[in-house]
Amino acid sequence: MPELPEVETVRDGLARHVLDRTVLDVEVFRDYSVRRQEGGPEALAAELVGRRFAAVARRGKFLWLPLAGVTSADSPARALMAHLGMSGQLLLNRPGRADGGLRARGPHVRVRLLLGPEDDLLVLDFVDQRTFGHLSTVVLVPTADGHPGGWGTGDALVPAPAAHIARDPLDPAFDEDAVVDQVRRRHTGIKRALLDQTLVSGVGNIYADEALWRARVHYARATDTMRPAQVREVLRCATAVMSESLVVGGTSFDALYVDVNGSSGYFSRSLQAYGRAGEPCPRCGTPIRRVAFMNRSSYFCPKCQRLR
DNA sequence: TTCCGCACCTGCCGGC
DNA sequence: TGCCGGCAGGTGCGGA
Repeated sequence: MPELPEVETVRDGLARHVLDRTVLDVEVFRDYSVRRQEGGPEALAAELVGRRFAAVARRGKFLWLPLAGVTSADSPARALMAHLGMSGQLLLNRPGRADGGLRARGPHVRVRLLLGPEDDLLVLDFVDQRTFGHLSTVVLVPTADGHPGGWGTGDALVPAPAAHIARDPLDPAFDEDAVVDQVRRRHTGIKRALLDQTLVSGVGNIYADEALWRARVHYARATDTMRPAQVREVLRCATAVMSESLVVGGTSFDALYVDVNGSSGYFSRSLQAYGRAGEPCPRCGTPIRRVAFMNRSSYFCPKCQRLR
């Protein structure tokens, strides 16, 4: 499932291949995948064709590609924004390649962009089996703190639909003290707080469980009973687990998550708790438990992560 | 204002 | 063999 390391892997891959390329054509095969596009699929194509990608940026799990061009008060900066949702992929192919060229199209390709120049064509496919992801063009607005909007951009701009998303722990402008304070002021469980993208972004179900296992904190521990040092430790464990995952290209359980070249990450081999129900805790040997939580699953060690 | 539950969506898998 | 329900889970919205 695409969480921060997976999205950053995709962002990095896109930055290597699509910068300064011009959009020659846009095909939308599934309208639902552009449901947030004002004006629908036709508006998406109309806005993108002929435009050039000036950067590839990310905040949390939101990706955006600012469109090059002169901006003004009447014509603010805009970008192509993508969210991968549960199963989204952005795959690059050369036209004519047997496994994904212009003629061959997989069953889950929802949107296809043809990128120039004419003598070096590139196909960018938005593939999304479960269709929780989406693409749309958006207006860029100034960041609240005046710092760059996210990774991959020096501009203090962020997509309007992602302006409420907090910075992630790997962001140079991430304010750990402020987040610790905000978390402790909430009256909720620590895992809910970790998954709240308006508090800290980029953390999904997998890395939340892994961070809490490392920090030896129960997923339901009340945030307003935690000491600052405990919250700080959870955040640092989240940072560490995501940093380690980023090095190996993210977590992958199956073909649902791949980078822009279609390669899977290897971090799933390093998971200590997530998806290991019944297996011995690597620390104490107690069987890992799985419980239903927030319409999903939580994995934890009942001995190392006691609810006090 | 804050918190929580649920719908959205598709494909896989196990049980019957 | 085919049908059905459960499960996977990020985000946004409505209700409490």
